[in-house]
Amino acid sequence: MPESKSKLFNDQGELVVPKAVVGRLSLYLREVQHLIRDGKETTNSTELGKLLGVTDAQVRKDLAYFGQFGHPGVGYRCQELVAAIKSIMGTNTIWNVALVGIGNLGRALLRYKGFHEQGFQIVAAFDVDDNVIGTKVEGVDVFHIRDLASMVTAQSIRLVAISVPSHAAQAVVDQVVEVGIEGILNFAPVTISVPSKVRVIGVDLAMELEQLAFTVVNRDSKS
Amino acid sequence: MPESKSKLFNDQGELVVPKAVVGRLSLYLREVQHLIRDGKETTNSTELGKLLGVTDAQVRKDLAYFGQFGHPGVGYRCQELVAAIKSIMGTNTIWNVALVGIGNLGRALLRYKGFHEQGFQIVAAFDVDDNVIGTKVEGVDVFHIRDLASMVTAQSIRLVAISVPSHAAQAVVDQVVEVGIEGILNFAPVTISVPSKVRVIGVDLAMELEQLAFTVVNRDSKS
DNA sequence: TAGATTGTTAATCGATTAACAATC
DNA sequence: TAGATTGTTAATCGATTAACAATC
Repeated sequence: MPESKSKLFNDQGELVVPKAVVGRLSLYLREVQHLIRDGKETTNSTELGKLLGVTDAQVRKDLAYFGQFGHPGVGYRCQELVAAIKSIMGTNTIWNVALVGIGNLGRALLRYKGFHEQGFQIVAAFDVDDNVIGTKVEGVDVFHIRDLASMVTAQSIRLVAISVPSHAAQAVVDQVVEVGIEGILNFAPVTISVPSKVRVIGVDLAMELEQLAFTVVNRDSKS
Repeated sequence: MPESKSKLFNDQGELVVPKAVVGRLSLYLREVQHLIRDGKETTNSTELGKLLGVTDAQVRKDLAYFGQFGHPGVGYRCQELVAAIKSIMGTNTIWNVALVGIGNLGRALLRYKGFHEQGFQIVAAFDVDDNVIGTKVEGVDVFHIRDLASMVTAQSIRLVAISVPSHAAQAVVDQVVEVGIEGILNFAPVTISVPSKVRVIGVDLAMELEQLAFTVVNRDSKS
């Protein structure tokens, strides 16, 4: 867990980490994991900055938000840094995740190996289609969504990925919120409403292509 | 196309649009399209701001970067606004897209309806596996990647989505760059290198879950 | 030690917000 | 007209960078 560095907290005792820093933290983690795979023992802010396309100062500042795990004159020890970032992000332990919506995308997510490598395990899948309920997809049982509550409790599920059609998204969201889910990864291309205690990250694939089209059309705009 | 508003260009004649604005532009587009579906004729900065969770001032400022398409006392006419944003983003015409990598995710992308709705058409798919080459997936022909160049030319393909295994990503990227592709949507969880003229957007699904885990663990941090 | 590199401060830069005259 | 809402300016806020003393 993040150490109690005084600078991390504001007057109300709330953790204050700029959103942009959190985004880069995942990128640092990914790069350092690759460096380890390539046999590197240590790295430094200059190297990481080059890999990510940010300044060395920014790398140091970002990491220093969470404590001091660099070594002056040496840099950052890769294993140490990975452990520190995972601990900060909460991925030093495994998260059980539920998936709602066994369509094209849902199946692809069930088969996707990348989640497990980063500490996420899809342990139950839900749908409303009788043709898939009761089957297993990639070793994961598919339940009727009415069984959500019991599975969430039984498996200590805190996160849900939602890959249902847009028109069904809000209703599903309401149900997962009802059973106490804390975070939602929403693949439906709609804005969803949740109580403020619940966290949402939206991934809209068409929107990503749109962003790409914009940067291509306006070639010279700031990346 | 964006009008030649003087404020959009810097001393070197380059378009200057803050990255954050571009991201919100897609969100505005999505919301206004939903408002139209709900039968609304006009909207305004306050309404859009509430839908997106930003201030009304920000909505007006963002849109004003690209010209004046609001109507004082009235707001924004939905149809007009959609047309304007599409024109700015370059999605007022259809983009032909190629897909490389027909695995789990690749197949899901081929079947995904959301792309077409926003003006993107996957017109050719590529792989190196003889078992899929020559077949059709969701009506799209699968070719050997060696046929990339000819298809790109024949179909005027400017964008590519890459859903190959991480270890193959950079080699594929080099090939698509070689044939003149202008933008890459990279689903492989690795940083790729491209010449500066080529645009890249990376989508790392595990990283999205990681971000979600962080916000759940650090509940009180700035959203 | 000399060289390398961190963590942190102060200066810079950029993005957001508040306020309001202009407009319909 | 009166009321509503824009586009834009100036003020505020936050994030990035440069520089450097502290450290190994």
